[in-house]
Order: sequence, then C-alpha cells, then structure tokens
Amino acid sequence: MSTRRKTPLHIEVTESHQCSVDLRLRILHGLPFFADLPHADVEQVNRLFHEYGYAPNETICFAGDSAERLFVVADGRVKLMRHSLSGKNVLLDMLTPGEFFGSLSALKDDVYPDTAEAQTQSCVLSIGASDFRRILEKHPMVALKVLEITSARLREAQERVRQLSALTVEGRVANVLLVLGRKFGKRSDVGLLIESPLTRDDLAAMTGTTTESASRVMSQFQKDGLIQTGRKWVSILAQEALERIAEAEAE
Amino acid sequence: MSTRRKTPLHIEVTESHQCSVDLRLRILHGLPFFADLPHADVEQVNRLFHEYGYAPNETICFAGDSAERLFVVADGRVKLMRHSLSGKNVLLDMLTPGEFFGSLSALKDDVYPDTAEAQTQSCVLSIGASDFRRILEKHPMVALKVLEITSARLREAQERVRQLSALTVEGRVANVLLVLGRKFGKRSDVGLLIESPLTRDDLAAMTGTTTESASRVMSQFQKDGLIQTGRKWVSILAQEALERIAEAEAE
DNA sequence: CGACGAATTGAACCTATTCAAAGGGTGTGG
DNA sequence: CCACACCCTTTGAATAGGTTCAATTCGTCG
Repeated sequence: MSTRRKTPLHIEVTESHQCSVDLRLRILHGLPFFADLPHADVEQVNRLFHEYGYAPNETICFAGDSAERLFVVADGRVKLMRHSLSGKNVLLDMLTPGEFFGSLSALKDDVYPDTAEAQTQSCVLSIGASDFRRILEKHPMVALKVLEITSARLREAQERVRQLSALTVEGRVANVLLVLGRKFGKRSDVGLLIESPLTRDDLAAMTGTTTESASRVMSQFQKDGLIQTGRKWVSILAQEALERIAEAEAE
Repeated sequence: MSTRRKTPLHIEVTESHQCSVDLRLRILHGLPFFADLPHADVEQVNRLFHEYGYAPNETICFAGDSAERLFVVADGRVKLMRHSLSGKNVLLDMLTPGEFFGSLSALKDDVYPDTAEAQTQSCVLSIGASDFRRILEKHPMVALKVLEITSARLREAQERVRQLSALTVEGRVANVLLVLGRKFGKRSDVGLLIESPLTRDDLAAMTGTTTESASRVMSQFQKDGLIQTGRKWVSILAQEALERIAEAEAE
C-alpha cells in the first residue's frame, strides 16, 4: 500500500494569480444572484469589478479594516476567519467560486467582521459596496437572491451554534466532514474525496476544538474505517456511519 | 433589605391576548423595513397581515412545520429555539416588538428551522410568505432593509459561534448579559434591569451550558457584586467589570 | 536527501457536566 | 389572607470529556 501516491489531491496551480478575462465573465454570468440578469446588464456590471490574484495563505481582507468592498470568489478556495484575542481563531466558512464575502451594507463606518484568506491560489473579484448597492437598488430580483443566500447562511450559522452547544467534538467533526463532503466531495478511488487542502488545524477551527483533539477523532475515524486521511487531505468511506455519529446527540 | 420587593420586573398583562388595532398600525409603521414606505402602501400592506395573541410559553410555530408565513412581533417577547434530539435545546434569539422571524423564502417545501415560543404574553402579526415576497419585489428599499437586518443577524450568529469556540462558560454568560442589557436594559434602582423574564435554563440555552453551570456563574457574579439577580430576573451593576470578563479570552 | 511543517500520541490536569438533594420565592386555592 | 405546592435556584461531590504540554513520527517539498 505504500507504493500508492499519498496525496490524492490535485490542486490546480496556474502560473499567474490572475484569472483569465474569459473566466471572469463566465463567473459573473454564473453567479447565483446575477443569473436572471439580462446579458447587457452583466456586461455593464462587469466594468465595476476589479480582479486580484492571491497566493495560498495570503490575506484578502483583514477583520477590522474599513469595509468598503464586496468580494466574489472567482477561482480557488477562500477561508473566512474570525479572530479571538487569545489567538484561538474560528474558521467560519470555506468559500468556493461564486460565493461572496465582505461588505453588503452601505454604512460608511462599517468594518469587516472577518479576515478572508486564500487557502489555495485564488482569484477574487471585488466591487465597491456603494456600487453594489446601486445594483441591488436597480435590480430587485438580484437583491432578493442575495437576501435568500444570506438567509440560508444565517440558518447554517445557527445550526453551528446548535452543534457547538449540543454535540461532542466527535459529533461536530463528523458533521463538518459531511458538510465538506457535500460541498467539495468528488468520487475517487479513495472514496468521497474532499477536494480542498484541509489541515487538522482547519478542522479544529471549524469545530471549536484543538488541533490535538481533532487529530485524535480523525485517527479514530480512520481506525474504524469511516474515512481515509493523510497530510492535508480527507476522504469519506462510510457516509452513513458518519451520519449516525453526527446525529447522535449525546443522549 | 427583606422589606424590598423581590421581583423588580413589571410585565404587562393585558386581558386579551390580542393587541389593539391602534397598536397594530403603529407597529407596522414603525417596522424598520417599512419605515421609508409611503403611508398609503403601509395601509395596503396592513390588510395582508393577520394577528394572533399568545400566552406565556405558548408555541407560535414549530420547527419542521411547513414554512408558509413570516411573523412580526408586535408586543411581548418571543423566544427562537432550535431543538436537538437529545432534548438539549438552544435559545437562538429573544425577539422584541418590531423583529421578525419565520419564512423569508418563497420556496414551497421550506420548513421552519426553529420553534418560536411566546416568553411573555405576546401579540404577533403574520403574513403569507408569498405575499411578503411580492412586497419585497414591489419595494426594493424594503428588500434592502430586510437584507441589511438579516446580514446583521448573520454577523451576530457568527459571533456566537466564535464565543462558543473560544470562551469559557463564564465569558459567554458575561457576554450574554451585556447583550441582553443593551437590548432590554432599563435603568432602575437595582441597576441596569433586564426587562425580560429570564431563567437559568434560558441563560444556559443561550450560552451552550447546563442550568447548574449557569447558576454557579451567576452566583459568583452576584457574590462579586457585578450583578443582582433573583428568580427570573437579572440586573447589571458593574458593566465594565463584566466587559473585562467577557473579553478575557482564555489566554 | 534534508528540513520543515503537519500529524500523532501519551499523560497530567482542569473545566464543566452529571446526578443528587435541599432551599427559596411566587402565586394559587382554600 | 395564609398556607401549600410547584417551579426555580442553589450547592455538593463524583465523573467524564477535553485541553494542555511535551515529545516523537511522518510526509512533502525544495
């Protein structure tokens, strides 16, 4: 078994951090909230967006900075993190192309509540908060779609609050693995491979525990044949068994 | 000191659970998201709302039920709770007049993610989800306002995730007390009185701990002269000291 | 190959939970 | 109006789950 490659993850590494103009337009057109927008309007909107490339671990915006822009992931993976004074940071979300973050409000004195960091090489589009607001005002259907997405995220965040309150570390890790499997999962010869580089630190920051506890739980899951995992990658073998653990709410 | 009344809380108990038509119109006009709406439109919108009264501990809507309506608190206090199979429930929010809950989406197969329960005698207005959606489509400014509120709530929920991940029970209780103080606080002869009946169970469900732990922390706070508390009420004496505890992130 | 970052594992410690029991205030019914 | 009953609250002691600190192993990339 040692002859097999250890890292089944293939992360695209483009030469330039910029994403192509072609990709950029495709992203905008494919954005959930621009989906219903007439072609001409998207073209117009396109001109308001700027584009930046980021290397892995590079910060896109800092929590506390004046929040003047809205960002849209075009390519790569972006981590949304909230800091604590103690250094024990929380990983709130991992964003894929099409998802947005940053400022939605028009308030001038607003600041970003979170730090956004590229997890892989990424391309991010951004637009001035006031420009985006003008779009929302002009296109009610876009505003409604953004509201729907925000609303769904609120539910997810509240579900996480519930889990942190009611579940053990084991249950929370199982839940996160299932969510990531749904979001990043791709069938492969090692199971449902989560296509995103994922350290024990990340896992800990997503479940409100320590690196060591996350590691212990993952080791146990692997021993039990539920997952397959290595350095910076995870793959799910027994989804149903994980679901049982995820839903087992400390009776 | 035993001559003083023990319960400084005054909860209005109206005969009827219904709120007056007068109050109802005033509420609609005062709603954050209807604030900018022309008078005539509000009158029109008013006709789409239904009105119900609830006794303390009565359930307004059940998690899992088909989500067809949006609710607005007109009078009283409403608890938003998310259940766990184990019975360890989580108190997500305590709503005051003007705040909304229920369904924002137009999806037909949607269900309420939470159970809403009257904490005090309450009056609640409700509107069909599709009717509300039509209002949002017709009045972009209303949609934007709703988006802003939802967005702010998302931030709060994420802040709670951070706290559950990074703070001790003591820190989380201190935080909740400060938030409630800001939301319900009224200066009185016993300090900043939180005008909402609040049990140790509620506190535990808001901080992800047990009734006993919440009680222990509250006892300690009282011993230290930070708060004054009794059966179903709390008052803050030393806000700054609480803030220090709330921000002390387990170094 | 060598070095660094990531992951694992062990053992002591500690916070918070659990289970159990007793005390206290409120409001209701006699 | 008083007394009782119920629910809320408090407190104690034992336990468990998780953290912390420290040391080691392992894998990947330069």
